Amino acid sequence: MARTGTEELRRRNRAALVEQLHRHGPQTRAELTEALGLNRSTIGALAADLAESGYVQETTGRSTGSAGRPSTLAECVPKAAMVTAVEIRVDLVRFALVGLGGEVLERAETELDGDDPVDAIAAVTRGTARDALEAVAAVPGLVDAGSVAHSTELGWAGRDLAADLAAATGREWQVVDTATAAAVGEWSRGDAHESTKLLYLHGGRGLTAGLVVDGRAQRGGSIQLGHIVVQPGGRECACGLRGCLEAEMEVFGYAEDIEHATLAAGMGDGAARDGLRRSGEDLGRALGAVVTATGPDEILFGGWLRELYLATAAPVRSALAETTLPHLRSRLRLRTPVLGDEGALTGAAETGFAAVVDGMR
Amino acid sequence: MARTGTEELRRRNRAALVEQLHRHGPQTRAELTEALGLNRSTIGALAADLAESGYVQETTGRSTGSAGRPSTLAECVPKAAMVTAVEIRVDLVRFALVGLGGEVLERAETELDGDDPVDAIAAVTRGTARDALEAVAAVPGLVDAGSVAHSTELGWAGRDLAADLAAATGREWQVVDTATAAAVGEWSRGDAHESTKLLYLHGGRGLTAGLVVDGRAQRGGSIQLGHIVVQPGGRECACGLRGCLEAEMEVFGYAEDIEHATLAAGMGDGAARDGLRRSGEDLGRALGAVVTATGPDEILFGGWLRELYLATAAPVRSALAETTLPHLRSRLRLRTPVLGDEGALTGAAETGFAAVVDGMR
DNA sequence: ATCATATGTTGCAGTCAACAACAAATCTCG
DNA sequence: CGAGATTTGTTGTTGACTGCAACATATGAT
Repeated sequence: MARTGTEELRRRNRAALVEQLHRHGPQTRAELTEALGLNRSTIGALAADLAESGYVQETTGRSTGSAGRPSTLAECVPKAAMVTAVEIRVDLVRFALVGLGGEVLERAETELDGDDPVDAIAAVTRGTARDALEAVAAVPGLVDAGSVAHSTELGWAGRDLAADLAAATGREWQVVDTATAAAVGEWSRGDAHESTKLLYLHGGRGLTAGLVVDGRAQRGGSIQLGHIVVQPGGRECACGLRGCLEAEMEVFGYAEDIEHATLAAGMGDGAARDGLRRSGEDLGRALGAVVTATGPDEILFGGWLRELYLATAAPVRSALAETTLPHLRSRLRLRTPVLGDEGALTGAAETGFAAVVDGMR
Repeated sequence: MARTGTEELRRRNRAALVEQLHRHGPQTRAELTEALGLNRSTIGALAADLAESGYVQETTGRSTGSAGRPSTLAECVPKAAMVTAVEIRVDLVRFALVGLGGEVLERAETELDGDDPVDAIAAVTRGTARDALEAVAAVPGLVDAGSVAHSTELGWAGRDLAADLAAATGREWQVVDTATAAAVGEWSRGDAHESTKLLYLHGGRGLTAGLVVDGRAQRGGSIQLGHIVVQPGGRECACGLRGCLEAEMEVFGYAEDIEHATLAAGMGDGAARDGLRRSGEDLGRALGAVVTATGPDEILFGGWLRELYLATAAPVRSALAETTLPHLRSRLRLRTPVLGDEGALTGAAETGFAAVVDGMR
């Protein structure tokens, strides 16, 4: 495998074509010529090349309704490159085997009942682990170089998850944090493709955030939103600090809590209403710091933060308004994700495909 | 100019060679062969090509002391590509004309006395504006797409500085914020080259921060450190918010203030000592939020924050320890910059050269 | 049925980088 | 002091890739 020379050009173009098809679905050769800015003949050669190596399938003649010879349609062959994606939660593990182009080929979910997630993953990926080119695990917490430095939810600190998974399954794993994975998912397969700096907030047992800049996960990604200190010297947090957002909001922790509180507040329960409002304000203040520090143009409220945001949009916005400069707010959209709780799994898969495509270059 | 094809390969290699020489100084062809991973003959062709177009000068035979034919030394020709760099401060404008390779060819400084910086820049760059391939202005504040969205120091809001500079000088300008420029400078020409995520704090009339990730300025860069809210509902700030770091620390604003306070504290002035300690704690708390949100591995205290940090390292560190997770702290180095107050100007120039090299690709 | 239109296909030309053989310049060791 | 070892520049050749232009093909429009 030559690392330089004209062959590199070919590799890059091949990778670009595969990426294009993976991201934007089946396309005619004419569209590919336009999209990649290459010559017709070059696209023809590339497509033939990729068809021979099995990545791409070409189906003839699709009548467009306009004049001219119909263009041949190229599309990904899902089984040509598969990615194993896994999402670890407190009480369950979700698994998907995704094919090139994004089609989900297999899918499973395992309740943990106190088992180690690594064992559950090893069991569920047993049949497919070797077939997948990449394997990616999304885990809630602070991830650094494959290792989980800190996870409130799982009670882990400094666990080398990539190594444990490798030992249990006999293959390499990439580890990302749930929020960053979800951000990647929403950007690539969701509704946030126009965002140049996307901040995804994930509410699970803990609160984390992930940033996607120009479509790529921010290096050293995960933001421990739950451990932004909103009340200096406030309540003691499990992490050892004081006044963390997580500690101050500890009355909540699940979507159901929010729904109960919202229901109670609607029925005139003043304490519930105040609790919701205060939580919204705390969240808005923590966000203020994150927005000032990172300057996103879009924020998605995921996990149970979705419910909290929908119930408390006004206090969130006003607290945000009190803690960020007008210009940063003016270009900022606040929304909820469109992939629901599939975002992290989708994003984990897309992270894998990014590695696959990079590996072709 | 073909955008694809084999010529692109050549362009990329040419650019890589120039970048290598610009960043690491004169090198032998043998070293270039090693660094770029290309063949000897290819390097020879590239060097000849670049020598002919005037970017590179080759001087023969440098005896290394070891066996073998002495390698020819290649070095940048400064005048082959010049960059105009300008730093705007509250009361003065600094200018440098920098040649390829980093040599400063001209330099000037103009006191403003209330004049518009744009006029001063137009005057000082009159002779050289057309000769420079790129022109970059560093300005303290929140910069977005060439426009200064907010600057406490200069009292600007929404000023399209790039357009104003273009109108006054008859050429295009790139606008960056001072802190990000200084971060780029410290990374490329300073001491922080090993940092993968460098956070530079700039203390001028306002407080800003800039982030350099893997050697590249963070997109949408500047962080308004001074407007991180450290005391919700605290003192009113000029920006309209309450409890901003800048407002809470308003007793300071210049290095001399710190020196006076340090002197007074040393002579037993309890109020001065308390003020310093409180400022250090406020800074540490604001930093806690920024560190949690961005996860740097190195922080440089620039401008008068250098003096504050040197005087109050202990409270800064302890406040930081109270507001960030241990893992984020453990890999974090706190230091002061090595380029002094030259960092921003250096970084502005390097930003220009990055554009020059990108333009060659 | 014929022409216009859009697209795939084929052969050719230009360019590039790797390779290998050779030339040049220095050091080392006897 | 000289021969071999060593490192590096140079040259000619080769294989590969993309762009281009001419041609072939398949459709719609008249």
